[in-house]
Amino acid sequence: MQNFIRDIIEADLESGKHTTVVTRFPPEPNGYLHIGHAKAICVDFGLAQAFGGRCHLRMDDTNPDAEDVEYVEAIQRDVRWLGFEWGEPMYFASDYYERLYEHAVHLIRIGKAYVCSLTEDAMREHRGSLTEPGKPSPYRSRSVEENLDLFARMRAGEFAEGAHVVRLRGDMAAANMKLRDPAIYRIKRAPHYRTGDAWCIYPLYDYTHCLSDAFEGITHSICTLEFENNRDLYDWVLAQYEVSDVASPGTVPCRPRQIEFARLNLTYTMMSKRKLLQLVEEKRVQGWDDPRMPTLAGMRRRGFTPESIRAFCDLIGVAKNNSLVDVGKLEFCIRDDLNRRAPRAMCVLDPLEVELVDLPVALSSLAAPSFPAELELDGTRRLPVSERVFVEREDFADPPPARWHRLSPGAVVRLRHLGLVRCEEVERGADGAVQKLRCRYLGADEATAGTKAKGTLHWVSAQDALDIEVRIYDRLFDVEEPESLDQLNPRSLVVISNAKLEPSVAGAVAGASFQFERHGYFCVDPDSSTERLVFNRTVTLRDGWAKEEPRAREHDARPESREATRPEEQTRAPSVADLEGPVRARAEALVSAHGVSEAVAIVLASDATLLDLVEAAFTAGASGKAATLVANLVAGDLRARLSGTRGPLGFGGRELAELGGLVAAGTVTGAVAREVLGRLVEKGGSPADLVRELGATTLGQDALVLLIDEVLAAHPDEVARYRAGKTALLGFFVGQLMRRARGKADAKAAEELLRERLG
RNA sequence: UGGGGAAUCGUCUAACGGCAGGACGCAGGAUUCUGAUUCCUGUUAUCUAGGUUCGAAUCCUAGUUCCCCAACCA
Repeated sequence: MQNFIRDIIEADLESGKHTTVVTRFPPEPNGYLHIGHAKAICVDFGLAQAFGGRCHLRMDDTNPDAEDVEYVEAIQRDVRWLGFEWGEPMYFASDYYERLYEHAVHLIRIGKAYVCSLTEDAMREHRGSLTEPGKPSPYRSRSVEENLDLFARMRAGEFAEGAHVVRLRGDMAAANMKLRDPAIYRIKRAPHYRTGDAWCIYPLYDYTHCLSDAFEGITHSICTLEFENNRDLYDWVLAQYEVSDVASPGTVPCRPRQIEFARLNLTYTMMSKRKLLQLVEEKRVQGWDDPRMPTLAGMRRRGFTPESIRAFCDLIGVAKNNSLVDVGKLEFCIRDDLNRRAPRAMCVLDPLEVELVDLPVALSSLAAPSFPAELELDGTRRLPVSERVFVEREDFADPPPARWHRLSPGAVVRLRHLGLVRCEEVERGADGAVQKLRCRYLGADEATAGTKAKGTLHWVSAQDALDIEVRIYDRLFDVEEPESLDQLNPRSLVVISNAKLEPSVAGAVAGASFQFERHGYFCVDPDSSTERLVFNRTVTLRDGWAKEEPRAREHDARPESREATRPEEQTRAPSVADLEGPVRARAEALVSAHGVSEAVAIVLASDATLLDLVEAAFTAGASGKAATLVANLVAGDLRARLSGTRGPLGFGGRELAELGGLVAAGTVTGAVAREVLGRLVEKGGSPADLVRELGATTLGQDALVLLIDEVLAAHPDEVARYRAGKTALLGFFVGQLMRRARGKADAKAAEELLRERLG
């Protein structure tokens, strides 16, 4: 699968910037991994795999308050389960504490960090706001010696929490708030789950992460969009160190590049770690591995396979758009996977007793394939048969709605694998509720039964059925984009304690998946015991009837929809008359004297350098068509090429005028002119010489015809499609021609000829 | 009132300035002992307005909408 990160890596490999690829997946062990992390894992590990590189697993554990070994172990389990190997060793930011400390000392030594003793509130005030610059901390000017001493004493535990922090000496006026002297070390008297009481100062993310990446030789540090603002800081910190293989507090082994992509959002799913923790802590769910949780542990328990999750991650792609993925795509992936691996079984969730009359006595059991024939998978199981069976209560209706394929008085249906039956009697209780059906067995197939069945129903033999518990899970939240825990779906779990399952499934182990035919995919929950199986519903089958039912029930149409009328927002095209000051006159002259469009004139008017340049070209002789051409070229192409860095230009009005003249005279095409302009920007020179060098004068008629023949010969399929009516291909042919001609063909003439040729 | 990002079918995602493609969904149809699966067929999109160009999703200008940034979290 192609995405923009792959493009970047491919370019880096091609250019020789890198010869191998090293990525990393850096979770903080303060919670369980969820489906959003799965996307990140697939990106990080997947990219490394695709390029034959490595992907490190690193615990980003710099905050002792929230982190725990339980989470470390869960993370390892989940990454492995998803199907990725990180090899040796596993990395921990906490392993770098000493080295990070020394690297911070280096920053202090070179005057790029200082100890600040402002309170947290005071620091916030000094930081300014999004629109106002910050003020420097009064402690910013402490001497290197004092800073060194203070930092050492912070480490030694001489100060209370909050008394001091170490900050970078960034830029308090920076538009990017991250650069306004961010803190990199704080005092925290909390034991760390790995380093115990060894430290009472802990490094912060922006400082730790980039250095950890660099220590490990990470080439591409891939993270999510919300870190875009942190990238400047990431680069800033690394820039304070020499790149060298010699490990020292002033060096770093490499300069990784941070690349951001959009994190996963899923409909009906809460992805915030904080909120998930809250669900667990407030016991709104039964734990991190509750099958309703979007955690990998929960999804595993629910019956998702690692393959299905990886397929999902492939399906949704990697880009920078903030997107909200329909959870239906996930469901598609798990159905698609389980269809091929889950053996079929019959399970009645809401039993309705049926007495079968005329059942042949010899028919005490039958063999049924575990998979439908078209899957071509082996396996059979035995289905016991008896005169009392259970069918699904909702498979009987009286009266039946339109297009009903199931049981109703007098209806003939097939009992899967067993044969056809006709419903002949309905027993009702005093309240009118159906208690029992009596159906006549008609034969094993339509031929022997002498009639056709509308539908096929699942069933189980009453005396042989296993009593099981089934947990019917539905989405945890009611709304597409849940924001609060008030939006929990009260019916996210429905427990059915008296479901009837065919006996062949007895002995299934926890985690095993089955398709309960016509219901969905279910897997054995670890809560199962030898006496009683417990199943989780992973996902339903696609249900065509569920979609059709409402329509069948209500013939009364409900048409009438008024489409939304979009309020017309009309933006008026700007005019040179809106300009002010002396540029207005100059812009007006462009329009009136040189045939330049207002839009182009306005662009030029906004940039003094460009305006001067164009006017210089006029002075140098560009007039008429050439003048317009020059103005357009400068406002469009040149502006684009110059955006960002702009040094002195290696050419001026004279060259532009010359170029414009060449085009106006028909000596070169517009495409070539743009090409020449590019060269002019790069290394200057004379347009006429450049054109000569490039051999770029416009092709004559004969050459053009020759090329057209080549193009048509090279693309017979397209020619056929064009002649079949796909005239949009004309542009394609012109494009092919231009490529072959390297821009030297007169497109207008070519189009004309092409049209003739193609008839 | 700053800075950084992003806008393409209902959804997700592609397209050196040259055929707007794929997947999911949806709608029809075929096959079917799961109203499943499978297989056809169809459906629908370049945020707006200008400009440049033979040709713009792509380049330029202006605008609109959405996301992120002011933890001693990551």
